[in-house]
Amino acid sequence: MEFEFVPVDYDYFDFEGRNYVRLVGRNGKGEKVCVVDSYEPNFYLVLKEGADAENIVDQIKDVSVEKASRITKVLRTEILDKKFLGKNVKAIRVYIDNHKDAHEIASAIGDIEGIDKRREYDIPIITKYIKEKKVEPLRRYRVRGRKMEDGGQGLSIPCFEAQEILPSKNDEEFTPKILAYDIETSDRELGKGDIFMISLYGEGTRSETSRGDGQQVTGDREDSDIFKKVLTWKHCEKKEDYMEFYESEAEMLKGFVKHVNEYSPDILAGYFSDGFDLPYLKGRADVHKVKLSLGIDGKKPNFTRGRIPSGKIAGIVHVDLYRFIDAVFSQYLQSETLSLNEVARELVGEEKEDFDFVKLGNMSDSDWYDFISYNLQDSAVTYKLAQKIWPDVAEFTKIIKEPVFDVTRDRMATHVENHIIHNLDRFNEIVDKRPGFAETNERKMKGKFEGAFVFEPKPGFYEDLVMFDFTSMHASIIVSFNVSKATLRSDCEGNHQTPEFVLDGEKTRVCFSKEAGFFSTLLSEVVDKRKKYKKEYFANENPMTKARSNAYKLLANATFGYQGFFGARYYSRESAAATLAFVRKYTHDTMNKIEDAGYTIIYGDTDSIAFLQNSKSKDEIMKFLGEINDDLPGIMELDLEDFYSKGLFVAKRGSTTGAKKKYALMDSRDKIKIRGFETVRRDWCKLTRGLQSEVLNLILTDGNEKAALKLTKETIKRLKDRSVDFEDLMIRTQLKREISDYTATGPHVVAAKKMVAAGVAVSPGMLIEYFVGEGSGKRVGDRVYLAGERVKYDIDYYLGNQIVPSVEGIFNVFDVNVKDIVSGSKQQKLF
DNA sequence: GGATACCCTTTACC
DNA sequence: ACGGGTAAAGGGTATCC
Repeated sequence: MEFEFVPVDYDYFDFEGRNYVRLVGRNGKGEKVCVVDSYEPNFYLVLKEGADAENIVDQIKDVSVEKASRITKVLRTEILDKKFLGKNVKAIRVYIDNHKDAHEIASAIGDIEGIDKRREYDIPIITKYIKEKKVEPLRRYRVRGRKMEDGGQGLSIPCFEAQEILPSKNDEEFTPKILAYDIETSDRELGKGDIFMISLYGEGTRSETSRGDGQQVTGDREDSDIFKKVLTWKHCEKKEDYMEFYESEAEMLKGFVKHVNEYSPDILAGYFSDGFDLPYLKGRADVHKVKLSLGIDGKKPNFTRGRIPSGKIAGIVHVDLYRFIDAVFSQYLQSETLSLNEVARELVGEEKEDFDFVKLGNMSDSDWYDFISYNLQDSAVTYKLAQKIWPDVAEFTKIIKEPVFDVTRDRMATHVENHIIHNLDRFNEIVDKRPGFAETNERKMKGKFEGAFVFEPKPGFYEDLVMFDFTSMHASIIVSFNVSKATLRSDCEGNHQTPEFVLDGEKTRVCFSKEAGFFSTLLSEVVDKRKKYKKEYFANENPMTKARSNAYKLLANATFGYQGFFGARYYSRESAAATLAFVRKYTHDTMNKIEDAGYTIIYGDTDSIAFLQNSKSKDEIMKFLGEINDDLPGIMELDLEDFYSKGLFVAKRGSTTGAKKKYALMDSRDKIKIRGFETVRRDWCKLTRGLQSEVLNLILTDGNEKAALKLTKETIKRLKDRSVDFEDLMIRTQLKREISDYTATGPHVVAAKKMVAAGVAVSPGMLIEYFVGEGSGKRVGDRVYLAGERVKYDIDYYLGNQIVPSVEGIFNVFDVNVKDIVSGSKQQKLF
């Protein structure tokens, strides 16, 4: 039979020693089905020039490897004309029984005369399958297949053995069925507590979940269309329809499995769920000997090992939204932490009600009611967050062409690499290998190379500034000069030459071929698509167009870093260093042009230049920009960032030299942009940040320091009067490693130790909160106190180490000495 | 014994 | 293991005179 099919999840299994790929997705009717496809495992032997391919084939045709209960042999070979790192090569494609043994077969073949390299045995089987058979996630296909007995392998959904899978003409956007979940426990630490309750939240229990126009279905739903549950073995008097009460934790776990199975989502979404919810559920199920059979194969979740374990469920994509936000999204968020509450507030504008966990020790009946509704809210917010970022996940999945499960967990370097791998067939290019342990270490040992240039500003208060910046500067350089491992040339004749730069203490220049390689071609496509979709987004603003534009931007911006990343297949230290040499050259050249035209440069960082408008009109500035652009090579482009009516630049503390990466600007719409100041640093207390932010606002708005000075005096008075709230004095610093791993014990480490002593679970990644109180200790660390400790706050500390330093530099620009004001002496009037 | 140079650490900028 | 380099700054301690 033939049917429409959208692959969502990928898995593989062995049958009679051969590999099969199992795709789980939705058919045209919106039913969850499984498609089993065959796969022929293979890898390449790249031959040396002039090697006798036939002879090598003869030598390897009988190679086999025996493992456990399996024998893998060389089944057949193909002699092909391929490319490797851009060079034409003869290659032998070796087909074998089982991909798991590809590495060993490659090793068994060994260094036969004429073989230069062995490649592609180290690519995961699902990646190889998608790359070779072009059955890509979230795209629509027509599948011709035979229904398998018993769902193939005892699966709970219909299964089809694929005879043919072809792209469908239908390009309708796929809308997944999402179920969000969240648990509440008696102890954060796994193995210490039990699970009080499990909440579930989803929308659209209808079987057909996609709408013809490809838009998200949100809002105006009937409440009956919302699926919401809290399963618990605790009790409360007041009951709601969504509450389900169980006799025991074990029964509740069974209920959870039943609901998930019945709902049959494409995506099970949680927040921190790889590290908390799912392992906790599995742990408690093991204790109670309840089978957590969430998978379509009736099996319990499986945890893939890695830096962070990833919870995998057969046939359901378990998505930990935190992982995706952390890896891909966070750099564009304002949130200071990635807590569900804060991220949800920023992305979906939803504030969830807080529950006071201190109560847990002594819960009243109505407390339990509150706790249960709190738990439901967490799932509801998680669901809304999942809906919000689904367009981004989907776009990334379609661009990178890896399964949703991986796309939501991989970091940017892996995305860049997978994007390359899935597009190399177009260049007839064999994929290079991942560096081994020794090579990775060697790369890590190498020192840094010179980076970008930052202009030292002269402290002052300026009016009418212009800022130019290069659009995707690093990417545009890589594209314009073909900067990559495969296009690096020792001979500079007829090739692009870099400016001179220092690498490992030696002055050098490197060159890149003028003929574009796959790396720069792919990146130029990414940059082009970024431009195209950015336009499309501005013309038609919706989550899809925004996600598409954003995904290409992220990919373009991460590509430079990829070339300098030690784990990259296409690592090239020379390329990364050369890109930066070009960055410095074009920034300097452009600065010179701006100065030569009579302008005064105020500041610049990496790819931006700010200068005084000099009473020139905006039109004249734009014409000047056009002239600069006429001279820029390749796809390099200088853009107008904005015009600013005012700008404040300060000196470094205790110095008169201008501070880099610290400034405040006000644009033509009176919108203020603050960079680097304590205002935007989360490790300064609220009182300081609030005051400094107000001071900057008043100065930029009023054009003088008078009102700001008044506010500062008032704040100092409040502090001295002890009328400042402790909450405004809390200092928050992230604990980045285990307490025992610190060589220097700063205040936040002292605070973390205090927390441990008080029985609070402390782990790397946590934000440690403390305030500085009175005491005899000389070190700040001796006067660190946790919230709630009955100690007076240290006025001198907050004055001398927080308030004064944060505004001192700002007032210095106006020749006002804040220290004199604090000590009570008369303000020096220098004018 | 006080100033300060230096290292460790966190966070921000691009 | 899962882009890069540049920079400000505080706190703690070793070191200098």
